[in-house]
Amino acid sequence: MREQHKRSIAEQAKIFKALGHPSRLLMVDALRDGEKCVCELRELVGDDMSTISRHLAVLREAGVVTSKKRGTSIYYRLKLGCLNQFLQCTAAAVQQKAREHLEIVQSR
Amino acid sequence: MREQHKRSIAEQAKIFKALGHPSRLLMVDALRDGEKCVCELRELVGDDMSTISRHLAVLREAGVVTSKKRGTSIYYRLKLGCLNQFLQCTAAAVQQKAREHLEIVQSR
DNA sequence: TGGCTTTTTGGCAAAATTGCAAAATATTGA
DNA sequence: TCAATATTTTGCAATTTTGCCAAAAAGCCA
Repeated sequence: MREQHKRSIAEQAKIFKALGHPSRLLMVDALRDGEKCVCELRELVGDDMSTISRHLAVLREAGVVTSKKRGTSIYYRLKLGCLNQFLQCTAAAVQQKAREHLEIVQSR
Repeated sequence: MREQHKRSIAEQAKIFKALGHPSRLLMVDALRDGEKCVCELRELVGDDMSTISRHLAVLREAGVVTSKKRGTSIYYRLKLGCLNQFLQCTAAAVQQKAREHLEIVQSR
């Protein structure tokens, strides 16, 4: 019972882990407003194509995104819909943290 | 402009990264129903105390949890409230994935 | 004060992640 | 069929993360 739960948590951790890299989160964030081809994502991040491809594989395996070939390119889209909402929350949290940090600095 | 956004995303990635470890996510999940002392979290995870302590430091630095000393122990609680809702989503996603995988296996 | 109990740190070795470059795979058109 | 385009896979070296042990802090109280 508890073991089953631990397994589920471990699986969920993979999702978070996949999202826990700047380049990958940047791509995922970009996918919030619709699918994009690998080439667009590559341009967004700016890394080597092979690096982008690897990152996308991580996201795919974690179930965060899905891909579909259309014409000459492969298009990626967000699969984990609820992420959209949570990203608003993390963005707000980061902003809040920045504000707090600013306060500390100013109060010196 | 875009650089500012990239920085924000990188900061948010730290939150995901902190959550992207089975032991850490297990502890965070346990905190959903109220604060717990380090000793309780240690028992839950089962690792060495020093390992637990380090994991908690990661979560603290990412702003996912906060701690407060009371009596002889230190109590941790969830700081990133919206996580509660998102964890429901990831749990559902993992379940769904398991179902899909089962289907594939059965259809052979 | 001195001795507990709880938590954090330092030091390390093993394991995992990252990113680039080169090679391998499709696909598409000419 | 060949060449060109788009993407993935491999091989590797550098870096980071993990987790344990021992030792150091820190706080509490008899």
